[in-house]
Amino acid sequence: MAGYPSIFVTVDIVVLTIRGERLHVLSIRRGEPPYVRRLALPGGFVDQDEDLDTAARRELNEETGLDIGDVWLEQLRTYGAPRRDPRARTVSVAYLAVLADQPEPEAGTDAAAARWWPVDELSPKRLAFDHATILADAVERARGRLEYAPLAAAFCADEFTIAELRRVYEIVWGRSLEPANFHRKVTRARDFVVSTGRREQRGSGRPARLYRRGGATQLHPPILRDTSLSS
Amino acid sequence: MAGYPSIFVTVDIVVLTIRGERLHVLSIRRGEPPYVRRLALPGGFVDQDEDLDTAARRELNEETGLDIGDVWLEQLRTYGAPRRDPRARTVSVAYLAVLADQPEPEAGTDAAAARWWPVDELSPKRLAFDHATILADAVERARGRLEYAPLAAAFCADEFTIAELRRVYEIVWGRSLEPANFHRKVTRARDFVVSTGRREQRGSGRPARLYRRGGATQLHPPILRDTSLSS
DNA sequence: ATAATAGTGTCTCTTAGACAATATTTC
DNA sequence: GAAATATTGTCTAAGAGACACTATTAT
Repeated sequence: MAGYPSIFVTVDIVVLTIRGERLHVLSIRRGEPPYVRRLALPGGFVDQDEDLDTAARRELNEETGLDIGDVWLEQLRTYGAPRRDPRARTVSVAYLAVLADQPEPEAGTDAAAARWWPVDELSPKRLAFDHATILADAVERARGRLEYAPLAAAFCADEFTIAELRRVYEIVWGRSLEPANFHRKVTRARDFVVSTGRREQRGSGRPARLYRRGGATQLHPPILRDTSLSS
Repeated sequence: MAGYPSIFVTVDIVVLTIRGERLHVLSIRRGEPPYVRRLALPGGFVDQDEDLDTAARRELNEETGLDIGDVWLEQLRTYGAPRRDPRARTVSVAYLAVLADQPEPEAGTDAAAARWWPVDELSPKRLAFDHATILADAVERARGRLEYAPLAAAFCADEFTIAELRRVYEIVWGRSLEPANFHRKVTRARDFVVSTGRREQRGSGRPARLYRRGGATQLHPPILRDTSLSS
């Protein structure tokens, strides 16, 4: 295989969460060229003896100091335009990660420059490399995954109410949903959520039942966005 | 970036077509170790100054000699387990390609060892590297894409009948479909197929209208597998 | 005429969305 | 009690599958 070009392989992770009713992404202020002071997705080089998923998990931990006990992590796609990094030829395997709301990343670590940004405040110009494209693809993927996978529960704390789950859909999709119909759909989907039997007061009004994540990996039946608008 | 590990980046392409009422995949008999005489997916190294999609297209052409004027080509996912290739650390960006039925690949080229194999005759043991996994993922992706994208038409010649399109669904999904309902769904989906106005006799019976691919990139509404079996 | 396939009509059942109605809290 | 939110009930319309029916060809 001597003579063949070898290339730097990185992972970049789009970490999404919801804070204060808005979708946020974790980004890092770059301290060095290229793209000094621009924002970048957390990521880094894949080690020589490391699986891609493992690399993503490691970088997420190193660069953010987040507790990533159960994080939703899935491969998004791979970006390899020849000049996407002006320093050298790199190919980046991008990941989508979803977390429940977290405290601000800890200072004093690699994560010092890490910050949560509302996705809709990040104009493409502010992001380094091709990270604006990666972010856009990730958000689109997340929107789609909500229909067929129990991704929404990953945005929630360990125990949550149906209304909180609905807020996830509403925020990520950017549209409001009928509480009554949503409730029925979620509880009908097999193993999406499991009732804890307990209730809890969140705000005013009747207290809601608490649920936790069920074992499903797919939603049956799916919870679809209304696509009839485009017909 | 000196000091960081550099890695070989390859593309591997799962080329699917339908021949004689069965789903086939293009594979290449390996002539050298590792995995001598085992079957492998067409693919190769990404050049230093080449986009990933371009590399996939180039390899497809070089290794198969196929006319790839309009081929369906989409990135599948990236495989990077540390020891997936015993010679060196490689990361492979896998692609799914779909073609209309083609003549047997030409001899005398790189494609000499290329052959179409029925997918269901390829036991995982016969495939080199992690290509059995890649193939399985690709077939699963294709099955899913049929629901939401006009992928089925890529399996057909330039002009085709609704019945031919239905056979694609039936073969890839492995289940039979109601001709009447299928006809309605396909013609209702916007810009999936466009009538040529002409008709053609294919076999006995009333001649069928000929269609060609429409401009849609998504199917509205989708053509769903009946998922009620799993409810 | 009979067989075969293309394409349309129609019936029934399920599901989605709209929204009324009830339940259980806080103020 | 009034307001707020949770949860259930019900109505209606659209879509899916089943299948009867018509259309157009070969034999």
